[in-house]
Amino acid sequence: MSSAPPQLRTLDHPDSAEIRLEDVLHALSDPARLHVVHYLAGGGEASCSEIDLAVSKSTSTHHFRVLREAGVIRQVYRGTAKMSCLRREDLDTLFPGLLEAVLRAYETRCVPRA
Amino acid sequence: MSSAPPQLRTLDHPDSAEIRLEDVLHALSDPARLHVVHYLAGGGEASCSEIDLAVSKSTSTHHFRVLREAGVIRQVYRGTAKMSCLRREDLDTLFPGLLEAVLRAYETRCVPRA
DNA sequence: GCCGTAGTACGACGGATATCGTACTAGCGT
DNA sequence: ACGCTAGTACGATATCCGTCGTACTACGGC
Repeated sequence: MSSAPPQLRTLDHPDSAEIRLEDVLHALSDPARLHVVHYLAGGGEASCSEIDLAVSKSTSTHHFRVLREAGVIRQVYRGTAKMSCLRREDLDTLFPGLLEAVLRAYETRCVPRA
Repeated sequence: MSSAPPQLRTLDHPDSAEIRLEDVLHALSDPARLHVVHYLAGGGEASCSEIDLAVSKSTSTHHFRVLREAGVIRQVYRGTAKMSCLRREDLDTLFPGLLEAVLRAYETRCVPRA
């Protein structure tokens, strides 16, 4: 039997009003995390393992947590996977143009022409 | 006597092409440095001591160096003072809209209504 | 020449960060 | 029930970062 709990494993997300500019900038100041954000900007949602970071699983978990705790991404469990997506609306409301500028800069200067 | 050297004390600035997005984002991810950048965005030029960071002189020097080495500001010696200014054109060329978005976000959310 | 002011250099120190490996838990499929 | 896959937790470690104080250098004025 089971009481069908809707959210077994819950994840801490900062409220929109708690998101701080410095934290977001810090979260974005790492190549691996920029890569994740850029990836998520393309599709809507992705599992952690689908994004290749060339680091160990624990390190990957760490980077996703930094992004989540800074308020950059939102994560939910779906089956055995943990899906991540950008908090685009929240970020655009709080810091208009910031995400777009970072993404554009990243594409222009960090992706060496695919 | 003196051979009148044009630049006694020289300061290392990254070339425009060497400025990296991660470094800029990291440089901007500290409240004290954001404060400096915001201050410099107002006037054109300022000496280090004119911007009150509420930290010791050495710490202040450190923050200015981080900003300079990331390519965010340019510094020159003028007499006993060291003047700093934003590398606005370089940044706008490399990362269009980024500085503006950060400054706007800072004013909106980090300056508690002066 | 001497002093004051502006900033640097250096070393220390505590706290955060990036990284890893290993051992663990949660769901899914068979 | 069993095992596979996805991700977590935890501890270790090395490095970086923000901060400070003290001792130093550079320039300008008296």
